[in-house]
Amino acid sequence: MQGGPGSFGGGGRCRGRSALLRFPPLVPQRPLRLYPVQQLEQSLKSALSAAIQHVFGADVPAAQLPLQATRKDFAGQFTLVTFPLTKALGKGPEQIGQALGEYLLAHEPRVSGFNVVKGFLNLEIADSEWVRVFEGLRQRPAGAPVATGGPQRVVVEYSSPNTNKPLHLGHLRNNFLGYSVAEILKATGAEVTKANLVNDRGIHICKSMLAYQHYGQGETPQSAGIKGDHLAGKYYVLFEKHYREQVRQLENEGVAPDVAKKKAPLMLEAQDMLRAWEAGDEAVVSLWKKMNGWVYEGFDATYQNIGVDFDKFYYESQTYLLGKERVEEGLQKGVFFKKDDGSVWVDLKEEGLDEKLLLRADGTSVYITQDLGTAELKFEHFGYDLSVYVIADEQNYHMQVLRAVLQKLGKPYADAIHHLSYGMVDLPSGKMKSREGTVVDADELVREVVAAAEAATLEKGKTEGLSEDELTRLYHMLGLGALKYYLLKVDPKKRMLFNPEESVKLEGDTGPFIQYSHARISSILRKAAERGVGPDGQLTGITELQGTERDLIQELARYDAVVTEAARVQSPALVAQFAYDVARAYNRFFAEVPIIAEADEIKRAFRVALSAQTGRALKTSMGLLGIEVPERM
RNA sequence: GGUUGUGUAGCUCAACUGGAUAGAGCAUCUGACUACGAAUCAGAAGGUUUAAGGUUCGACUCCUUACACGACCA
Repeated sequence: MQGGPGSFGGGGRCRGRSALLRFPPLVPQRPLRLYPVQQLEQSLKSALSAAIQHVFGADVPAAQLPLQATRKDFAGQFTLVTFPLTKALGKGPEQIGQALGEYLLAHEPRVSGFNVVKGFLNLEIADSEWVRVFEGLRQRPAGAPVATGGPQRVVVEYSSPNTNKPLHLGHLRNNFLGYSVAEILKATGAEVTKANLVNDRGIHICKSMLAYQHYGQGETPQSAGIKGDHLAGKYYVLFEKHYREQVRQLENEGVAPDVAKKKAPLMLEAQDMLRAWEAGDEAVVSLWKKMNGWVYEGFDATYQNIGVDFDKFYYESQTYLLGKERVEEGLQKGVFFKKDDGSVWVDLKEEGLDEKLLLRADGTSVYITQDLGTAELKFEHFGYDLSVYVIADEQNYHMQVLRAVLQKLGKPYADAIHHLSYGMVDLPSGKMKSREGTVVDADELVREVVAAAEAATLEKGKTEGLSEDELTRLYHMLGLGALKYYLLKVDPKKRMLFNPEESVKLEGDTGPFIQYSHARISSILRKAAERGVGPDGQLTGITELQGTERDLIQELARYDAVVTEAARVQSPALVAQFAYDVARAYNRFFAEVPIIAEADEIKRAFRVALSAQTGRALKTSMGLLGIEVPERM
């Protein structure tokens, strides 16, 4: 059973393996623009390479030098690990570090000091260099893409709900991930299409329809005062309830359990209905349209409320026929085969997989059938060089099969397919199970986090002067900020625990902490502006930095590397970590040095500029997560 | 049974892909609001990285084997 009531991956299309499905290689098509820190790093490597040449007469290319960020407990900002050089240079690690450090200090003006600890050469970079890095950062136009040489045309498919029940917590992880990954890829300059493949056909929706026919009495979302997706869900639950009663009754009459499940009248009726639907039965199709229409209205409201969007909708009902054509094509090409009962299979044993059913004996399609059609349509429409599928890890196997099947068919877009496989969301009480009523409804959860944000904000009492509308917007921003950050800060591939109490926390490693930092910066900037200090002052007089200023600049400078890596591995968690690190570095800076209270005008202007740049960085990086940041809170 | 993922502080998560004394947050304890927002900051305590082997200058990371939990395939 796929996509049954017990699975909560989120992608309601509920489907599966991804170690083999890799991001296309990052081959720069054109020379990449280097950003200030990268320039600094490169020139340091070159200088080190030259130093090795001069001091030891050995040739070690700059690219091979393992230069890394210095750990916080040591002086310096860049560290060369000298262990790997000992063989080539015939000296001990400390000796090498000492000699190279001395040479650089004498010949490389950017290096202002060094220290050697065992096999580590820590280089201290002149403050003027960091000021230059900062200047480079603030000169960047807002929204300028990070050039990575990665994919140019991308489709990100996410959400992909079943139309028989409303969205739940698992879908939220899916939706936030999909939206965020799409935004991150956009930030690398890719043209990204957000796609939603709606699973609008199949036995699941027939169950809702059937229950509605039996028990609905003409109810509508308007008459019942229930959101359309919840109404469909209500009838799905009713179906399950009555169906189980029938099964139990049959079992009591002595029918074997597995037979009872298949022979229960409601199940037979649902299957009849599915066949009628495929045959185009007018009454069935009309009911189907009506109920799906209700569901879409409900989904739209939820999507809007949680701030995700789509550029393109696909409907399984419109792609499965094309999929069937591809199955036929495979048969003709001889890469698929037909069993005696008429069912169509593909043999993937050579690929390390198994035999896989592509079309049932009665000619009806299975999940993978329509996937073949959808992949082709997406390629026709958008010519992608990367096609991301945000689907829970329970579908790993299916996604591997999909790719392998497309490869068998010789489709040029097969290799561009990438499964962004994410782990399930568990509750403190264990797995979400519909039968036990432990499923966390998305709409209700959002209401709760917003209410929690409101309560917390009222308690702090810092929002006087804001209008009702502004307050409503703020609570929503904060509640969703907490929820999104909570779900996105964890590595997607890991199964995660959702603790409702922690998800609305606003201290520590949380969305509101970062939003607060932004609000605080905004406050500083407002006050600075009142005193005539803008964010764009000249930095020429700055020659020395405070430790917290240097640390902050270093954090800010990581942006390009973070976005590049986050796009490569498709992990918003890296961006979340970045935003948190920046906020923390700023708060430390804020606590230790005066900004507008600084007497020295040059320093004051610099610190205001630093604050402004930090605010921008927070806003952009949180934006990549789909989280807004307030001016006040 | 086969394939596969995960296992790190009491709890939730990191660790730049093989580098230094494994880092954050929560919870616990201590300190800081008459300088700009305390939803903050500073500090303390908390670890045999599931276990045992192996590879090497160096292992949370790579390779065996075992254990635990999850997912998928029959």
